[in-house]
Amino acid sequence: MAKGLPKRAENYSEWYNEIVKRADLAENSAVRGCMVIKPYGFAIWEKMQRALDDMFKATGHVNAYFPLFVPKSFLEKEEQHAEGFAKECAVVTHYRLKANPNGGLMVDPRARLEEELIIRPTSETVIWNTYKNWIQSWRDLPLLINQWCNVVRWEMRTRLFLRTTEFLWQEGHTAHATEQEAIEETERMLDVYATFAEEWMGVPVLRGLKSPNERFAGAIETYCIEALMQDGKALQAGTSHFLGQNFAKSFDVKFVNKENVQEYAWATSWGVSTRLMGALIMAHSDDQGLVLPPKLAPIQVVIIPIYKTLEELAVISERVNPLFEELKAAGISVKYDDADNQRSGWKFAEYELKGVPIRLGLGSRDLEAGTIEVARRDTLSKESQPIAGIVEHVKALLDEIQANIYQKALAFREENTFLVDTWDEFKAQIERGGFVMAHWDGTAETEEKIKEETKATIRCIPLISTMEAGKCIYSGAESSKRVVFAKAY
RNA sequence: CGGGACGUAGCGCAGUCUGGUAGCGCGUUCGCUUGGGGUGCGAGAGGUCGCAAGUUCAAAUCUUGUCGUCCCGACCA
Repeated sequence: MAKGLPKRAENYSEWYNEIVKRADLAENSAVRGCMVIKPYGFAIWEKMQRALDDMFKATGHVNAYFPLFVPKSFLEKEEQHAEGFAKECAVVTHYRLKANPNGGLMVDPRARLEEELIIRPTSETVIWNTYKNWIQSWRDLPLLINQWCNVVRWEMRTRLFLRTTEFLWQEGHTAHATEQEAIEETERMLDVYATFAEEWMGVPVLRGLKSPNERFAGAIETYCIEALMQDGKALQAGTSHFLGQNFAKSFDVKFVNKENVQEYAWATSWGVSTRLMGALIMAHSDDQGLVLPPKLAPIQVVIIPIYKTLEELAVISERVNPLFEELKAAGISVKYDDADNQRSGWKFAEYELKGVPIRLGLGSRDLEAGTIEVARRDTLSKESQPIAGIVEHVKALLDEIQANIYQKALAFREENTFLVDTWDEFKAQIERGGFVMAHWDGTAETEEKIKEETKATIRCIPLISTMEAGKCIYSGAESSKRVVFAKAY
């Protein structure tokens, strides 16, 4: 039992913060709005990175790296983009400090930059300024590049992993010869994200389009994946943008096509961030702490000896060591915690808090009986298993846990998705939480009003949905399909 | 930038209204105990009560100022 962990149902955000802290994932830094990702949390992020990166490579992308600083003049070039990001930029205005007469340091007023540098909130502008030199001919296309980096957005209110001033992410930026090809790329990468969320994180997601209001600044169309958290709020887990020729025009990126005609390149960009860590935590965890899907767990199996004396421990270790090697050889990430500084009960609670999918307990009783205790984190159940064949059992169990976590989250989402047709019902359901599928007249005004009155936003216009005539929940105007409303993080 | 709270031991807090010996829980140290779910008992260490000024015989407590932190809203992946 985790001591002193707040109950999920009682205070969701406190519960979330405590899990992040107690599972040793991250903490607030003394630096405003920034986060320190601790080694255990970072190990999870690294696993995510690796899996995503493999998926990017498999779809033909390569990695590169572009500068942290964006000259203000770059940011200005695409008007919508500039307007969207202007309010949340960190700006470098000077390049030198000097000794302050009253002690300490001060900004040297003589070292003012001629042109201010923005710390990238996203890299479309720097990258398209570079692409200008890289793209001349149709032979240079498509250009399929990704970068892993940090970005800064000066948010008013921050929350560990979900919204921090600086965050880690990947941003893919591609250039194509045709509109069709760029749209295909946008959709392909949304698919990669959805597959990753569902198959690796065990988080079911809705694939959809953003309404114009929620669109990325500078995009023609924003595709997104939306996940439902256990408190009934939605989380945007990833976005893929079709940028049309907006950036190519702003940065004058033209190529000569096969017909020997100059054309602007077509663009996409797509990204996921450390916010996925937040999604992972919120989607599965319970009152005992973090629950990790086996595919992303830094430790998949922990072995805990149960003993009285050190002599007894030595005997147990003798049995555990070959088992440990066997598990490792089977490609399982395993830890044997034989440290004598904590009691076994304490260790049980500790690894539960950290979300380790499987715990194996081995004591003298087991040695005699030839058994081992197998406890699974997702169901909190435990059973005694014959130690012979335990490696195969563990392998199968890891797969089962991975599947079960996903199924559980999927069932939760289904139970919390509602079709609603009247305004009163809508308001009441939004208050209770969940995805609310309702008709919308397609106007920004209505969307705004709904947001003002209920705090709900259109999370997405689902890609897969049946056409269905209906009346807008708010204005009563005609609508041809339902969209997904929810309160969001 | 608007609204609201809070600064007391490493951490979490009570005490403040009604001024009078500085408290509790967790952690930590030591001893014994226990060992298949954060063992139990005992003993110890640890604080100029955010800072400054004022009122008073006496201030954690009242007054004024100041610094800092957190929460709610506007902004957002």
